[in-house]
Amino acid sequence: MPPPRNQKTSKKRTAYHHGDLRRALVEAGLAIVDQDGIDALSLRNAARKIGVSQAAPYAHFKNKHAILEAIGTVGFNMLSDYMRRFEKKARDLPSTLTAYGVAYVSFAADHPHLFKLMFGAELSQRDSEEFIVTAAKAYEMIVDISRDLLGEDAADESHVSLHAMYSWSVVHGLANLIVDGKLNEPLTEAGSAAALAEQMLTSRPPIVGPLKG
Amino acid sequence: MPPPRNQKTSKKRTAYHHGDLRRALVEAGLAIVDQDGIDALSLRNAARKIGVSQAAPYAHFKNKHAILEAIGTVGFNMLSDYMRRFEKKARDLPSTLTAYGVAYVSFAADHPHLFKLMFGAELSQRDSEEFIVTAAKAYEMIVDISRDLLGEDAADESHVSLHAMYSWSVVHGLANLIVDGKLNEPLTEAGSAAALAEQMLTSRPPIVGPLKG
DNA sequence: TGTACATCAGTGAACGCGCGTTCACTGATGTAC
DNA sequence: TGTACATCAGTGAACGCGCGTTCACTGATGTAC
Repeated sequence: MPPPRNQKTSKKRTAYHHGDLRRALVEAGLAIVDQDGIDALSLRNAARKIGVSQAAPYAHFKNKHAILEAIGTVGFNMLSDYMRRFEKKARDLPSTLTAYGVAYVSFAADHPHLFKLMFGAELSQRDSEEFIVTAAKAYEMIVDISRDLLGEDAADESHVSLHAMYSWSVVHGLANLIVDGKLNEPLTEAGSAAALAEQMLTSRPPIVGPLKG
Repeated sequence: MPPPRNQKTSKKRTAYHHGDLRRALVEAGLAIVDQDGIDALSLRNAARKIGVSQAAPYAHFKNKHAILEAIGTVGFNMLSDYMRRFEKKARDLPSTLTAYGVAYVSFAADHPHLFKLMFGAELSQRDSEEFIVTAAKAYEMIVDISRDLLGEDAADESHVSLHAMYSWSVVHGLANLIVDGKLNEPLTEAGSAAALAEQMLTSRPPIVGPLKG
């Protein structure tokens, strides 16, 4: 991303040439999504929010999907930040995985609509490379810690994958249930999403057994 | 639900008085959601699908939200059916929990859009009692099995809740990841959502540890 | 059994809405000379 | 340093769209007598 063009000459936008319209649109769009949800976002009201004409966004985004990608990318960077921040509360490998999970759930609780955009069906593996790479980073943190945690078992890469997928599923499930308002009571009891997440993650995992046939 | 009015006299609808329009609308709506997603559903195209005027649905549904509730209720009944069906593959308590999980994930994979409607933010605890009760039934199956599984520990109800929430989170997370297309490769490798779910559920759970203060 | 009538489930037109996107345009900017 | 000019980032009007919902209406149905 090159530095904004006319920012050196003027902070305020002139009648024409905002100077950093793309970034401003992404910020406005993210704010709209964060506050009112994905459906509330239109290129028109993002433009309106900045005080620019409804057609202006098309100088920077091919279509509506393009701004969703950009917003999602910012979201994944925020998620990675959460994980790195919570990592500091950990003292060893097992608590680091817990920290990542708590971070993940906290992020979702703090930014429910953004979270849904990031993981929803609007954005996918067929999107821009920047988006895919950014999204992959957070997951790789979980994979890496899984590898370290498994010790000798990590020799079998499929063990690593399964462990990472399991870890991801737990926190992703909890995050979604919270975000969709299915756990309001437990949330109140626990006091915060972070507290509930830590409580659950460090509790006894499901007692399961293999099926027959 | 009373039996349809004129179904005894005529199977085909006459110009007026469909006879069972409410049910027909819910079926049509469910089909639209299932095939093309929630956003594809409008009262207008559900009516169109049946060959009835665009205003006709308003004789049976107060507004669009009401038909979403009705569709969601059907969805939860389908989910409970899946769980009861898969239960037959189990031989003991631990494998019953696995069976429920596999059923849950299979249902989501078979009906991704419907699944998202059921658990999305469109429907909530503030909806009709029929919806809430139906939705609760599936979750209660998980709670009950958790209670049985925990044996003596089940004396502490909070252990039961945590175990059930954990179980639900795992399968809900996996289901969402599949539904949103984030696990296409693992899915292909495993062969089916059911296989992947069983594999993951019976693998080693995340190795976590408590955080420091 | 026949009929008058209330009720109910439909019709079709209309409303206002906000959206994504395109178009011809214009004003500002930066650069080559 | 001054100027001509290409380029670029905006403008504002317009398009067509499908939607939720309301309205006055009408045709079918079931029932009281």
